[in-house]
Amino acid sequence: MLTERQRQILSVVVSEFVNSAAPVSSLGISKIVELSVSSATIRNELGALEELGYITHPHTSAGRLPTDKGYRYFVDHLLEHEAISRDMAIKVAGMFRERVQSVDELMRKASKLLSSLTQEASLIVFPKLESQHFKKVTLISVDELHLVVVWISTTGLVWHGAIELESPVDAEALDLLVNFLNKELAGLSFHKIENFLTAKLRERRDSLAKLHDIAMRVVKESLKVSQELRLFLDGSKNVLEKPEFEDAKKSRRLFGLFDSKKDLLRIFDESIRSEGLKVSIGTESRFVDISDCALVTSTYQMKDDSAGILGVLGPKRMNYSKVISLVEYMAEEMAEVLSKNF
Amino acid sequence: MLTERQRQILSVVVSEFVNSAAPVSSLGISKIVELSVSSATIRNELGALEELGYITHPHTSAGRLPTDKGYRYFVDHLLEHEAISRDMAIKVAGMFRERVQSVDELMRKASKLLSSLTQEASLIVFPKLESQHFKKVTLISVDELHLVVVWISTTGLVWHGAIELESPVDAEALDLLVNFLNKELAGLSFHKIENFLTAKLRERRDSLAKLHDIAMRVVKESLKVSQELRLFLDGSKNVLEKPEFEDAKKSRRLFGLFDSKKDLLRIFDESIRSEGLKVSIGTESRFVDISDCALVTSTYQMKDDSAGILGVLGPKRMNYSKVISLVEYMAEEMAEVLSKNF
DNA sequence: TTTAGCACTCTCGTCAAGAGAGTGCTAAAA
DNA sequence: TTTTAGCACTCTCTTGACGAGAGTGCTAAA
Repeated sequence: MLTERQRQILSVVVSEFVNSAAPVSSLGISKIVELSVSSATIRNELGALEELGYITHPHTSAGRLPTDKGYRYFVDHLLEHEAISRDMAIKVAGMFRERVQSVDELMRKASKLLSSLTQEASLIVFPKLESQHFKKVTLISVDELHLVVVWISTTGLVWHGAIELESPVDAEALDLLVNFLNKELAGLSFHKIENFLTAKLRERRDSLAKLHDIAMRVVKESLKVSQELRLFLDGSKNVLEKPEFEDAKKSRRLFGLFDSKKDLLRIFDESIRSEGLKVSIGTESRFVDISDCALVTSTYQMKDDSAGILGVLGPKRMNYSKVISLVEYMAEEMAEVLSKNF
Repeated sequence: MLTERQRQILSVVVSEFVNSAAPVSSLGISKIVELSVSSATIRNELGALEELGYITHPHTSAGRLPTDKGYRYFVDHLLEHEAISRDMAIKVAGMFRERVQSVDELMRKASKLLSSLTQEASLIVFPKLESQHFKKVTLISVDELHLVVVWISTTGLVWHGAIELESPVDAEALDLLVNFLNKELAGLSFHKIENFLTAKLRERRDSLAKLHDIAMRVVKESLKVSQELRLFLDGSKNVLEKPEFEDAKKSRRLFGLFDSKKDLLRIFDESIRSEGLKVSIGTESRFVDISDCALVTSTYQMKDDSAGILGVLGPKRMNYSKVISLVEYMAEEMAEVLSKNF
């Protein structure tokens, strides 16, 4: 559809605007692009590109800047798919080699690095609990009436909850319960556990019966906990410092989003449907809060085929090439480290 | 020092400014205050108060607003120390009665409630690990080479870390280690554990010797984890939406603070030195980032005498009476719930 | 000691003017 | 047919001027 020259010009408009945050003029383009044509010719082409909806005008006598459609064309057709820079790759790989205490810590660090390398906001979402599989449960008796329940998934995620008992339960009975749970639940997906256990306990009429209530509470209560913790956000400051968010209204809307993990989770959850890399620009997302932003995400697969999401949120005016290569690389590394170490 | 009338006027200046965010004029004061004096008289008094440093002028022909010193006087001498409103007390008490899975969850909820009731930012800081005391440790073997370590303090805080082993260790040896740790560390303060264990292990030349390395790693590595997690922040959005932070510069400085848990922690850690309630206004704090803010904090005591901090951060223009009574009440309730349930 | 009166100061919004940037169109050149 | 030079036109941004409005500070009288 676009001529080669139009593509070149669109490319310059996008990359110049990404750098300068200011609309780019025909004269400016004619100086940069290696076409030896005058600014008047460029102006004609710009007019055509605008007609086609790829670029726009803030006002009559201003330069051009890309529309969402323009950014989309740029990302889909004009971006040379560069490999990640050597420098960034080293930093990422180095970070993943460091020893960590838990998946939580790993993700926190990864998220920090991702935002500092891109200078945008970064976000890492845990795989959903429902798609994880049971590996082991441990009951720790703290005192007569208090139990701590520790859950471990096959992918190595660990979390804990607590149960308050109505009356003391002896250690043997707890052992019995733990063994029973570990045997029966092995490999089960977490979202099936509750129903499965209800059915299983109904069958038994032996010594386990009196533990029925406790077993159910262990599952019902302590499994719910970690849902809210599923998300690490870092570098939101980076984004709010960009010139497009100098406007108080825009910055507040975005800030409200950063303040609400629930909303963030909803936005990022969209990305889990498609495997692999996804770029969402402006109003392409159905969430109005990020209509001034672009979102580059990738799923990272765990060895049990559940998947989490990691990605970058910034203004549409972002360095797509750099961000995409980094997000892709990080998702790969993350998947590898998780399947190796946990 | 101040005459009764001056105190009345200062009080009106503070409370009017808190409500309206606009400098208050002599005419306005004369309408509100029950003194039947003219605005000219008020003006004379305002002049005197300004001379004394309690209020100031944005420019010659503007109304007055309180200085830090003025707020301080207001908080120390003019505030009627009201009890918490019945409505708020019910909400707080209700929240603390709900069943929770962990101290984490409790604090997250408390923090949410605190910010929503005050419409400021709220912050809850965990008691320092160093001031907590050892209750129990559990080692969970995930697979041949991976251990999950669960720590529980006497106040019921729970956290976990993970250790990767160089070579497999049999279950009996681990049992031995766990029993040893639980016996030897009982009641010890966490910051003494590492040195204590080093000394203790040196004495022993028996079967435990070969577990020396693992024991030390358990303590050294997995104890470090939770330091970063010690803080719950909520409602930062509330503060950034106040008119004083409409200015992009100010809002960014504050936003940077909210984005950095490390800095927040440093600021709040100041408050732990003094037991009980503390109000810090503007430049009274040595942290420039909050020189436009006021901080109302209280320590909450745990049953082992360690203490955490909870508090509210907002513009100096805040409803001190309401915030103070709420923070006090919440600290009491928090201490009570923690000592009862965990 | 209080008050009325008034000059004075500062902000804020509006308006006009001029500079600057960049476009869009036209007509000529290639 | 495509490209280009030239130029009028449009819009923003800054500056300065101006008046209205708000509120003070001072003075002199009550």
